[in-house]
Amino acid sequence: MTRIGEQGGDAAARALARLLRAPTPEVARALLGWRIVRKHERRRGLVVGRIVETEAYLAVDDAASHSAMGPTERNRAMFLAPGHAYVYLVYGLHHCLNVVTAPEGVGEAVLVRALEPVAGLATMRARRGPGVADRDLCRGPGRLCQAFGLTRDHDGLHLGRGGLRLLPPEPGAPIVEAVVGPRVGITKAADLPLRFRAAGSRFTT
DNA sequence: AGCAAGATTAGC
DNA sequence: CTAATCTTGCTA
Repeated sequence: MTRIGEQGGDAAARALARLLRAPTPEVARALLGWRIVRKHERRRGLVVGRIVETEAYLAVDDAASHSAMGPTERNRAMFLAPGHAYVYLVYGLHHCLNVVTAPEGVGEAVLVRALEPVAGLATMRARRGPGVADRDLCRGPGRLCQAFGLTRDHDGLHLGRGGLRLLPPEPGAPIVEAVVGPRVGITKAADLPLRFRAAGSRFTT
């Protein structure tokens, strides 16, 4: 049986490092089809989702980016090396997961906005509450964090190692075509085309 | 020290 | 369309 951490891990971490050398908007687009995997302690099984929607947040000329005012207590993880997770609380209620994309100290990241549930649906349903349709389990940045049990405890973790990982698309998986558009939920720099959705997916927002 | 705004969501 | 909910960071 294949373990997440052992043999597959090296290749996946290398693929992630390679991906993260590209400019952030390109990373945001290329991340479509990658998988978020959370391994739980008590072997309750994996929770897995395919990324179907992302947004890029840049370090220059992007007033909507949390890094726009430089490092602060909240956004410090955004300035870590590429591959780290930046998780923060919005509206005092919901968490959002980002992948740090720029070299240490720069401050760019990709917000994961929606996932297609792949495995661990029962765990997701338990976390999301009764009566939530499968389509809505991870459809939205706050929802996917709830489904995966992500909180600020995960802020600053590296996604190439440990219990929360970013894995490449499965070999042979179809190429995901991206639909590009403006980012949502922001008021500043709202016109930049930095939102990427998997074409045809019904799991996007 | 006080306050406005926020990369959202659920419910009416 | 609006409330919920609370932390951050700016202004005084």
